[in-house]
Amino acid sequence: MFARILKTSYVTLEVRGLLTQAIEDYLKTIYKLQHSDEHGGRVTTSVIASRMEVAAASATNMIKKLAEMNLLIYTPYHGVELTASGEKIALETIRHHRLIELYLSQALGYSWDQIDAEADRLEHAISEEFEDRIDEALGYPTVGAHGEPIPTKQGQIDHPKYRRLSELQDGQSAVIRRVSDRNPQMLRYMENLQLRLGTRVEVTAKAPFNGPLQLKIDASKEVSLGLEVAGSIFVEAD
Amino acid sequence: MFARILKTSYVTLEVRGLLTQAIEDYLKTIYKLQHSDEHGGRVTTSVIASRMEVAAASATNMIKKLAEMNLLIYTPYHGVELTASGEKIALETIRHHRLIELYLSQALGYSWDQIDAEADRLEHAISEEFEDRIDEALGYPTVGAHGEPIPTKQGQIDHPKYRRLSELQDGQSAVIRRVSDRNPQMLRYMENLQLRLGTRVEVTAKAPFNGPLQLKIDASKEVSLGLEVAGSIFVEAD
DNA sequence: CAAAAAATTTAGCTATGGCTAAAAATATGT
DNA sequence: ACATATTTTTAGCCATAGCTAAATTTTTTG
Repeated sequence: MFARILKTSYVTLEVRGLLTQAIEDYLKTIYKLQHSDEHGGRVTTSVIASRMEVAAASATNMIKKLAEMNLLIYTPYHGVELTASGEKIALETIRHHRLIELYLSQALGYSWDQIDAEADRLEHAISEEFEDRIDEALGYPTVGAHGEPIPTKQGQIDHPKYRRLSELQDGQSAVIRRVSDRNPQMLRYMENLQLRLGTRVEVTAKAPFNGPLQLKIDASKEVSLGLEVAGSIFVEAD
Repeated sequence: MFARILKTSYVTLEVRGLLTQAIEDYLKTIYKLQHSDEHGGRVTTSVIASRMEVAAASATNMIKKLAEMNLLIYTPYHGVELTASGEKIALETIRHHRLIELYLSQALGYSWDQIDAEADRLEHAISEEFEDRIDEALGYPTVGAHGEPIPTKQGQIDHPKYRRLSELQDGQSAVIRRVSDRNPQMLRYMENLQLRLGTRVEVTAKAPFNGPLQLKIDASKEVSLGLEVAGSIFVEAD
């Protein structure tokens, strides 16, 4: 392996072969937590630990290590924040992941529910060469298989704000732009319903008391959709 | 990861997530050493250590561990021999490696000298699903990018015996069937000379005292080839 | 065949990245 | 505000898989 040179705002930091799989996984997870609206900005040890499915003590250890490597700022008992170099590595890992996912579905015919697990392993194994070649093969995509933005090679990314399908009012129509990739079974369910990126949906009825919503898919099929699923689908309303 | 069940001649052996990358690498290396004619059948600690580029003591440790797992038979101070289960895992790893290599060169345009290093990392990261899909995409190939046989999913493989180009006599003609993948620089050299699988070559002259041989490539271009390179090219003579 | 050389193994160390249990710090409820 | 609950950290353990140095076994050679 080659040395990776990370040019950050003020320092040029060298991170050699010391970028292990575990480090990349933690940085990726922390980045995603920082940019999710669920946790009010504070990314704590327990949240990281639960997402990584490790014990809290294990997370503390790794966080301390990452802080020593200047990949994040750690305020004990309060949480972490990625530094510029930490974020850069996170975005490289996320780029790998999303390019691989898209390649698996486009070029190898994988279904929505299979790509995440495969990409989780491959993202740490591929070279820059591989990244570049699948990027080219895919036509330099900017959006991943589940609709997530793909960071550029330079680490640029934007976070378009879509609404959840569950938030739409009765009668509203919208186009699916992104789906959560957290639950493979749910992804399979969506795929079976033909709920894909670009699919037009219309809420034809909404049951009260957090009941299911009635959905017209692609102006034809009509289904009843639970709020958990509807909350995992992000749409662009007209 | 799932449990892998290995059905061997007499026992059904369970090897769960305990198949680490290191284990797969050792088994692959040992298998290749057992089937190479260079070491007179005896696969010793030092040979394994030097191929794996680790210290002899490290190899001893791993060998003991593999013996405990019944993946090989270990006679201290004398060498190792793979068991049926050890060979099965070795062949699965080799199958992964060779399918990936072929996929990289056929589908992603990699050159001969780049595929080995990339496959060395990917071979441990891919799923059965991935294996099956690239196998299908490649049309169920039986021969890898450098001409090596690809083991079947059931672990069958045959070892065709080709002659080295360096052994041919003056005037003999042959077709290239396999090249050694040990030295990327040499592979790049061969590729530049258009020495590919299927290429017809004719020895037009042989210098004495282990001197170079004169080679006519594809009945056109003529080059002088050193014995080290000629010894790394395996041919089927007419 | 004995002494030297080479190969191999053992002993003991390192780093990574998990874990549990106990201690300490922070947050919460009455 | 203070006792209790929750979160976080510390302490100490485990396995993997490398390493060097020393001891041992095997091989070679004079």
